[in-house]
Amino acid sequence: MAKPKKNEDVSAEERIKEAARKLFTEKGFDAVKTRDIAAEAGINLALLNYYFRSKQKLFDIVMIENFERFIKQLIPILGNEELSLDEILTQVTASYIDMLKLNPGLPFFIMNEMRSDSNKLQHVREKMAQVKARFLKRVEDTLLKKKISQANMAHMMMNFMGLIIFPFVAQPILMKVNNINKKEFDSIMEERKELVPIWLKAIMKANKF
Amino acid sequence: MAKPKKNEDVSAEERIKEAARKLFTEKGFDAVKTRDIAAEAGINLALLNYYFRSKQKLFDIVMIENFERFIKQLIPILGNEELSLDEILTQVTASYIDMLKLNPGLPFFIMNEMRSDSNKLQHVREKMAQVKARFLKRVEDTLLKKKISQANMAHMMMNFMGLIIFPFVAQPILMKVNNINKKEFDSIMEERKELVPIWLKAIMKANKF
DNA sequence: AAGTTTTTTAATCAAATGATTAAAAATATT
DNA sequence: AATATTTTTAATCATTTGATTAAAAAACTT
Repeated sequence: MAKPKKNEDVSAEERIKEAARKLFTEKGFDAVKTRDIAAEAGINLALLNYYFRSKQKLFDIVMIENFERFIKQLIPILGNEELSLDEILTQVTASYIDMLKLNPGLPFFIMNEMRSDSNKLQHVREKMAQVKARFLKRVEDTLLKKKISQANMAHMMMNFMGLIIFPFVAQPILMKVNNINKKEFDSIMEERKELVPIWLKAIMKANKF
Repeated sequence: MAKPKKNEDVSAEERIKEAARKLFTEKGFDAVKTRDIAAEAGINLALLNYYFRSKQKLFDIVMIENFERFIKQLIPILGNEELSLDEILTQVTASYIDMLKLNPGLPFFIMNEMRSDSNKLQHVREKMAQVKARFLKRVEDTLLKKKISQANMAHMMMNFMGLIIFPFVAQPILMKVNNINKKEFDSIMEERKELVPIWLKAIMKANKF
């Protein structure tokens, strides 16, 4: 009965994971049905449970990978002691925007699952906490050395994320309101690679801190 | 069998709507079960369908009300021809932050439902178009006079929303990352009422447009 | 108070959904 | 080629879930 297994370019297991990543990222845990994932991956439903035991376990795996993608790339830049604040801003901004153009749904997905602080994330919490801890230490060390006070760290982080990540989170709304298509949106994001660092520096100069 | 109806301070219908608003805003359409809403409202499941016909219809009602809350307050400010750009920035920022402190889940909810591009949002689209028209007429006039091109409108809208709305969208993450509680978060948002308009002006001055 | 209408409930239905099972098909091993 | 192992499938189960129904309870009308 079974379909042939050879002459596939990607294994069934990998196809399931990618289908799950796509759908979970698009629609969130509850909105995605295991049958949707099976259909998207072009495999039988039972196969999903054969490889991953349960929907929850599959989600956990995708979630951890997504989260790692989200912050991993920042570590080498933030950890580089030799970069000036200017250079850090420029590099991190460009790197982030590049990644988000490839994974526009990622921040939303992460925030979504973070917000509904349910037990869905209980399993992945610890692993994420580890990655996060490392990440934060780097960020704070780096920025504190650059004479940005702890009290203003929160503001600067909000500004940084707001200017870079928010457009992707609100992409559907922004495209409609500004009457632009995906290509034009991406082009605007490309412009922001140069603009956001300039603006962030302007912000830092503009007020008390 | 029925429970007494009198000496309730709020009608069952209203309690259902408020329970639905709370849960939908927190968790999104698919994650919320009609039985959750019934339990939260303290009523029998059948009563939900008696009053609202279906989960979808109940959602639509809550959704429209939420969205109206989200944009309603902008109209009087944007419509006031006597305000300068500075004053508009200051007032809209303060007004928005006040509203978001009361409804921190609102922008996320709207973006979430906007993203899953279902037909749920037909009404919302129209409302959005109205605000856009008004917003553009008022702000574009002002900004065009200040030689801000149409092309840069998109950037400025992203900046404005990013600096004000994003912190609320990412609130759970930001609270964890910066190790602050709700009260401290709100206090930071209070600071931003004054800071964001300053920063937005700094941004406008900082680059080519 | 009797009768009428509105509100609320318990019980139930039908479809959707996550998961399991036993067996078929493909692949690997000898 | 015969046998064992891995991969895949169809069929099925048990819960969950949105919705309906018939009737009880409360409120209203006369």
